[in-house]
Amino acid sequence: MPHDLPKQYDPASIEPRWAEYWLRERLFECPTPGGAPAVFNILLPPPNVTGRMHMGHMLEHTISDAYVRWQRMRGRVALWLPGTDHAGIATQMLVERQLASEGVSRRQLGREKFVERVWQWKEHYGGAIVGQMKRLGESVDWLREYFTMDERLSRAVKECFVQLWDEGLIYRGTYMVNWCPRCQTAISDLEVVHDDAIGKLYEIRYPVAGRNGQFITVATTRPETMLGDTAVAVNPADERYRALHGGTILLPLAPERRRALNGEQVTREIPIILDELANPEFGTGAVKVTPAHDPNDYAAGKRHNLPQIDIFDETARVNANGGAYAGHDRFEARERVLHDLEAQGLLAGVKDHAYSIGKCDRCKTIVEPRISTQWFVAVNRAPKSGGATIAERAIEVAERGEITFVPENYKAIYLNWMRNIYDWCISRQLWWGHRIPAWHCAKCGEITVARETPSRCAHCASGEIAQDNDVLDTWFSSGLLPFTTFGWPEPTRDLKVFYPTSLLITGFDILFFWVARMIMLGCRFMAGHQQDAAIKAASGFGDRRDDSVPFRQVHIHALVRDAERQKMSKTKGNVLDPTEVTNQYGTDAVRFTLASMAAPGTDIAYNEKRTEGYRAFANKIWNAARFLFMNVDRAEQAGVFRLDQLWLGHGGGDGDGQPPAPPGPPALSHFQAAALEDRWILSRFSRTADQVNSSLAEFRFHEAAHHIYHFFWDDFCDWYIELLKLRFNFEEKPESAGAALRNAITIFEAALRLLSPFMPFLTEEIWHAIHEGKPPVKSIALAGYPQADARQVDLAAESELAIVQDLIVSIRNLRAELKVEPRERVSVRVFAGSEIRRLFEHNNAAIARLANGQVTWSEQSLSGAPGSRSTARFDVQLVYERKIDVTAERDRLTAEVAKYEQELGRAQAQLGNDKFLAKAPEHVVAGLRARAAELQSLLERNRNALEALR
RNA sequence: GGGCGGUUAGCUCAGUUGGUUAGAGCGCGUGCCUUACAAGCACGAGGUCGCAGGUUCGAGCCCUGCACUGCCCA
Repeated sequence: MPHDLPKQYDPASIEPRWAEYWLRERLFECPTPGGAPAVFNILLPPPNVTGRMHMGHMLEHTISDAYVRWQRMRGRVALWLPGTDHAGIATQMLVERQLASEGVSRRQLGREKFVERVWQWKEHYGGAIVGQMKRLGESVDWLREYFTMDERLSRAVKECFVQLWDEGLIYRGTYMVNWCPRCQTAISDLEVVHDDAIGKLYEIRYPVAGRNGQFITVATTRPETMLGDTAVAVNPADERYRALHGGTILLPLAPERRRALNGEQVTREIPIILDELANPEFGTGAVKVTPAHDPNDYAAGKRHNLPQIDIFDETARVNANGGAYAGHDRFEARERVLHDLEAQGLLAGVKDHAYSIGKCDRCKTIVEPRISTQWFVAVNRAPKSGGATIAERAIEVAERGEITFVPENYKAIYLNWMRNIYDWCISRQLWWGHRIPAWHCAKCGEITVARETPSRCAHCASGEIAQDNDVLDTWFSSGLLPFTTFGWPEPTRDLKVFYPTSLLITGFDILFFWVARMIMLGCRFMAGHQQDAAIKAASGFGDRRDDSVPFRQVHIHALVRDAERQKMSKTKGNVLDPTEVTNQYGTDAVRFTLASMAAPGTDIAYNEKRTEGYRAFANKIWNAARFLFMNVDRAEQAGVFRLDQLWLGHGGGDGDGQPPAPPGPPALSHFQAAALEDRWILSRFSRTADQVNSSLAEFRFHEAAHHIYHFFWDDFCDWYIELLKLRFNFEEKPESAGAALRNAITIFEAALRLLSPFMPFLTEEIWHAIHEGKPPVKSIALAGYPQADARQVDLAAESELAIVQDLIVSIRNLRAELKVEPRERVSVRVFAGSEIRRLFEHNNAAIARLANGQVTWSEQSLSGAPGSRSTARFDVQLVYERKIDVTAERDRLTAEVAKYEQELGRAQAQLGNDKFLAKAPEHVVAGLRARAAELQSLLERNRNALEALR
């Protein structure tokens, strides 16, 4: 990189270059390590193969990448494992749509051809997000990239299914499930989303049998389902209906399938049952019971042994059981039923009714509760070989802290869900996915579950067997990934090293879908597994006892909303495309925005203004580099400095040239703390490194980002560089100027490493330039991460410089108030104690330059003098003929005095309180005393000043 | 109905076991093209921490109630 950089940072011109470089050099591949290194590994929540990156991914990937890069730089063997998910329904829908445009249906094509077609689609268009990740420079191990339908992973899925079946933890049965008539498949409870809706509550009069003219009025939101009614329920305690107990009603509209002997249609006669299902408070207190189309009615039907009449086909059109209504869609059927009821005078009333309606998560079609035969995981049943249930284990590991949650409250949410969990419907009536490894025998009707395609029924040895048509829920296979990606069921070295994974970073929207399922399945299949003990200890998990868990920690990140806190959605049109934002502001700026807003537990209201601000931050660093290079050129011309020499002959220390980082404290060995500002910046840097490391350890990304931002901009640029400008005098003071430049570059280089996990592109570019294209390692991402060093902390330097800053700011402040032209050098009188005076004398040049003032000394207090300011440690007066604005100054001083009086009053009250003195810790009391003295002095001086204005 | 949260500056948000003066970014006002950066520099204004009680020497933080509000689940 040449030293004459463009004035503005242009991310577009450098980012693709480094993204390609990282890939080409295969920097982030992580072969299975030997020995017993400290390991950090994390599984990328696999994006759908159909998906493109959205802001949620961007956040997830940003904090994951920052975290992994941090771990890598601090010396961990770091593995971030990527892959994509076959996404059963989503992918099948997409290819079906494609086929539809060609006028072909999936069924016309046939299963085999269709699946082939999906594979073709996947090869051509699938995984766009992978390309996006590569462009964004995410530090994943691409060599280990997987797809959930890969042969190896599919074998493992079969293995898991067989094992669960053998343990009696998978069963097949006929139950009421959530059915999507559009997708024509069962879906799990979790895939149903509930929307609030305003519907109608219809009151229908059912004639009571044998009592001419008497009716019982039922209330329902779904009148069309009356075609499948097999009872009417009233509450046993409801006195209004006591007379009807034991009676029956004649169901209107619904034809009985049998006919009377004379050929006339017979109306179905159904019982009035007594059941808690009927709530006397709701509607009319009487409800129709449709066991085949409502979960509550289904349960009531079981209790009363009612027949189940399924009136819909798989597309939710009325079937032959619906008599005259057959062939109509459920909503058409509703209209017709209502029309006919009305015509017969049976519609007693219609009321508005607010209720919650279940829709398919995928296609938003209203779900139809439907009785069908499905496969389930028995989460609350003990395995045949004994031991805890799947749910019990999943509860236990969270309760005992074998898995920890960040933020912690997700533990309660997780446990609450897991304690109320029902069996998990895992079969889907799809063609794209892992086909269930079960075969049905035509002869004996038994099921054969097997790893390899069997040729005969395991029960009767018949050859007439056919594989089950269903595929597994996508979440079933993704729930296995933490171990199947490492080679399970083979006893691999990868499993010993990398299982359990160190961390999972994901969104709360898949806490139950995926996180909970991984825990259930991981604890089941990896029971008894033991991670390599030395690696476990080295990695910081020596205190954990259970190695069957899929991850040691879960970090749940926030949701990214738009600037108005609205959820981003296509229908609202407020979706931000990360590609566009990164093109506009640079990947680093977007990353930094997300990281700096990623406070645990709070949703992110993404505001492009922030990104604009962090692009400015990137530009600031760019220009700091530009400035340093300018001075390197000057120094090299003056023959006092050689950048390429700077990095030679300094082995060890702070990761210079030695990846991975040594565990001990860094030395910053090129740094020579000559002046106050040197000691100060070194101390600030060390404390910043400390804060950043501990913030990251606790997933407080926003805090880490803030510390780095503050250090770079405020400490390094605004103060340190400005102070060094005085010393960059390469012609006249070559030696000290060279030392100053060396310090600046040394600190800058270390700070770049501190920033690198957040802004990998910018830091990589500048870092290579600093090393004259001959860096000690191939990438800043492989250099050591700065660690705090107590020896570098210099609190005296920090407080001394703070006083100098205070003087400079006071002078600037007075200049602004007196409206002194910025160029005009002013004379400044200062009164201070001898120690402070010595400090100012030593830093006279800095004060002169940064405040543009010439300091002279006063032997007496200046408080009350015109154009003066007082602090606890000094008075300063600007000698300037212009009059101050007396009214404004009086207002200011009055406010100051009032503020100090109030605070001092509070402090004195506390200090006069014996209980406070007795109970408060010593440092608090001492601190308050010091503050009170300071306030006393401030108050006096400001009162003097105010007095002088009268 | 069950569970989990939130209410702090104009806006979006930090504020880690209670402890001295509640912070940031953006926005706002004033003045500056000061030889790294106008994507910049300097200075400044702006908050009775939702309301009412309580615990405590001390509460933005803990407890109780209320108001408003968000999410998840049924």
